[in-house]
Amino acid sequence: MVNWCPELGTVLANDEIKNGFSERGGFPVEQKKMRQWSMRITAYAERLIKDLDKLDWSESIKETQKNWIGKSKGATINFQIPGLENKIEVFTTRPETIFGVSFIVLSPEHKLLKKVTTNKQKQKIEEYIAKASLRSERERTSEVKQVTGEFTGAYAIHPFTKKKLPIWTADYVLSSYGSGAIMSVPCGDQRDWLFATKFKITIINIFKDKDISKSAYTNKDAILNNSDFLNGITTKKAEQLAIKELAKNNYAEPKTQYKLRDAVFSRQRYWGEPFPVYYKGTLPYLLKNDKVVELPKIDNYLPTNDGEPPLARVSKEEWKTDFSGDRMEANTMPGWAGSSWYFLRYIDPLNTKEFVSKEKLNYWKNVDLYVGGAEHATGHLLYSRFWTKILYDLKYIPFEEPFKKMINQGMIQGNSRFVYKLKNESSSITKKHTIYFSKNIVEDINHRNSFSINEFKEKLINTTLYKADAQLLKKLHTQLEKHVFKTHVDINLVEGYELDIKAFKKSRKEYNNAEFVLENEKFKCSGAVEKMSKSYYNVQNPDTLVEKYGADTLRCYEMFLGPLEQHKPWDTKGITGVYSFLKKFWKLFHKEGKFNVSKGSPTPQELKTIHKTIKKTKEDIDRFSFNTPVSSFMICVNELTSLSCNNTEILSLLCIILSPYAPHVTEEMWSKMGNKNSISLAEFPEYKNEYILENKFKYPISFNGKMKFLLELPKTLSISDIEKEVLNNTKTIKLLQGKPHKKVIVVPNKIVNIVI
RNA sequence: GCCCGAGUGGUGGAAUUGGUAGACACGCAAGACUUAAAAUCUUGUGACCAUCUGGUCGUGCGGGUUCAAGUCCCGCCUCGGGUACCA
Repeated sequence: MVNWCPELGTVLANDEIKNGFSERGGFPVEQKKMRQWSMRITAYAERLIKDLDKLDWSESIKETQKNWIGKSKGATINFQIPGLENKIEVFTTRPETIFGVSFIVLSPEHKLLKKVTTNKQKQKIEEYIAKASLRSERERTSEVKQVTGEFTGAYAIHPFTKKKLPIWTADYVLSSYGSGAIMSVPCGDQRDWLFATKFKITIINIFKDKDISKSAYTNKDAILNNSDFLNGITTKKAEQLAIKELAKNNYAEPKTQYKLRDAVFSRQRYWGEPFPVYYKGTLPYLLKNDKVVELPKIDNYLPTNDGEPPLARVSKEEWKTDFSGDRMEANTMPGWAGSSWYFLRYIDPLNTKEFVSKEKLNYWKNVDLYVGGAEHATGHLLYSRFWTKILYDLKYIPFEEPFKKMINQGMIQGNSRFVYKLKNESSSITKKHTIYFSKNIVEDINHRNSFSINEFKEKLINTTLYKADAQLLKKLHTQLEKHVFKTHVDINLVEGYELDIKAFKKSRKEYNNAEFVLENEKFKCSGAVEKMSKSYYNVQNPDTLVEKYGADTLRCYEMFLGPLEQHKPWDTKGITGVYSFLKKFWKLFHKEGKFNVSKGSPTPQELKTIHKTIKKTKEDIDRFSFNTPVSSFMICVNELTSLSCNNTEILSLLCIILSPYAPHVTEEMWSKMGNKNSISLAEFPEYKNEYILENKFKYPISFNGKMKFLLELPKTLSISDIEKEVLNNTKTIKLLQGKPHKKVIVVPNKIVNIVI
């Protein structure tokens, strides 16, 4: 079974589907039987979880991967069916609840379902199977609360009590997980509880002193009851005991189960790496030579009339590859075939002998820092780890993980605008004209009902709706929200929240006859912060900003906005601040518009300013805090401006540390100061502590933890001397008002706290 | 439901190991220059009280630990993201 998307004409991997729709395009996805290549990522499930501990990645991505792999420990237990050789195998994480089992459920796709069903129940079961197969993934996930199922008429035998357990089928049991069958313990599992309650199946309470009349008791801290040899034991201890006892009679064995499925590796597309595989009859063979298989030319990039992939259009002769079979594999590989290991090839892209040379591999090794989006957590970032492990196991590479450290940059969000559009009511007026309502008109009517129908009519005076029939008007007045829908409007047509009606009408043909219900002669839109996307019409084009302020300003501003990892809406309010900072920077190099710098030795003040900034910038960049250096640059330029500094030595250092943020203007100043090489080749300067160090420190003097005043003292002073100085200070005496102090805490070069 | 992350002035944010909360900007206000505007420069700007010196409160809410809490601990609330019939 694969996820088939008819609209895209291809199979999709699990991570490419969101809520039953394709992630790209949002088309419906259905289940289909198809012969496909797939990768046995499930064989690596354990290692993929275990090795997460070695990685310096965000907890949330690690968690997402862990959940996606979905490891659970438990046991498989076999239930016998009288009169049949087959046993029903179930997987459970709670074998200790074996005495609470009151029924067995098979998934509608289970291979034994039809076999066990009695003649009497046959028709009902077949109807249920048909109904379940028609339910799309979408329906199954959106109707979680709905309990459905059917009794097969058959019974299984409880391994210990030998009691008869009715066998049911229900689609809350998934065929693709575990063995596709469960033992139902209604007292300990909420879904089983709901099912048993709905179909009036016995609920056995095996938990001592726990109430299960309203819902199942799902915590694993109870003491067992009604459980034969497990009575009086806590659930945790009982687990192993139950497995042991079951195993004695070959009824059970311990088992670890994963949610992760094998990854489908075929795509019915043209653009993708072709497989080095050909067929003789129905049997596939691997191409023996190591030659690269090239995509053949094709007349049309569409599937064949029989629904075969595009490559099936190509005849044997049209392939550049020599192969001795009947036909080449027509599927191509998915995107992650390349994205899983490209970083290895990037090390050595021109190598024609091997995919990467050993020497280069040993030098570069795996990626030190990966900056990327968290949205790839269960796709690319998992596949890439899997792929790296395969290459490691095959001894092609000396490391098991592709990316040592990862930072997830935040998304820049868009500020969307919406208009309220009247649905096509069955009225001659609304069919001819599209009518839009200003935001507060809709909200006032629906939430506050602040104006009467006559006032409402007043608001319509400039629209064709004014002449509408009384019934329609009444409908709109009482429940406007039901008759309008919110739709995105291009942010370029909106100033703040006010719609530019003229521009809006012009923007599209179908808007030409649009009419607007205004408030205070203006049309207001509503807004929301969401993902920046073309389909939301909230995309900001940086070109106009670059034109107005320059690329350096934009670059600095993007950094200045806030921490790298944080999501935030795009807002250009503060960009002028960064712009004037760069202008001030430029002014340091110029006098009355002419380039003017001085040579000679810098003053101690100037040296202190620049070395302080180098230190701060270096430390901030080292901890990936890219926003805070911009403030330091601003402080530095402000200080150098007030020092009237135009010293080449100082300004050269400033240029280098600023160049990653403002590469253009710094490169220009750098070359004007006479440097032949690009500033991008200059070495990041070392700061010198001797220029920064002070011999005095301004101590904050606090009373009971509250800062009252500052006192400058030499750094060489001992703790007891500091205490003496502080206590003898007139301000201290004044604040103490003769009261005794309990304690004085002195933290050298940090703080003094007097406890009263 | 479960898992992860975040809540600091009017706004974006800073505070790195528990040690001066609000750096640096935006915005706003006043002033200088200008016929005027833009640009630029100067000053002020967390809230409340006070004529000044100053005082009280203040990092989502309620507790706690500590000489000292935005930072640590316990319990909540709100928002954002991920995930979901996984037995």
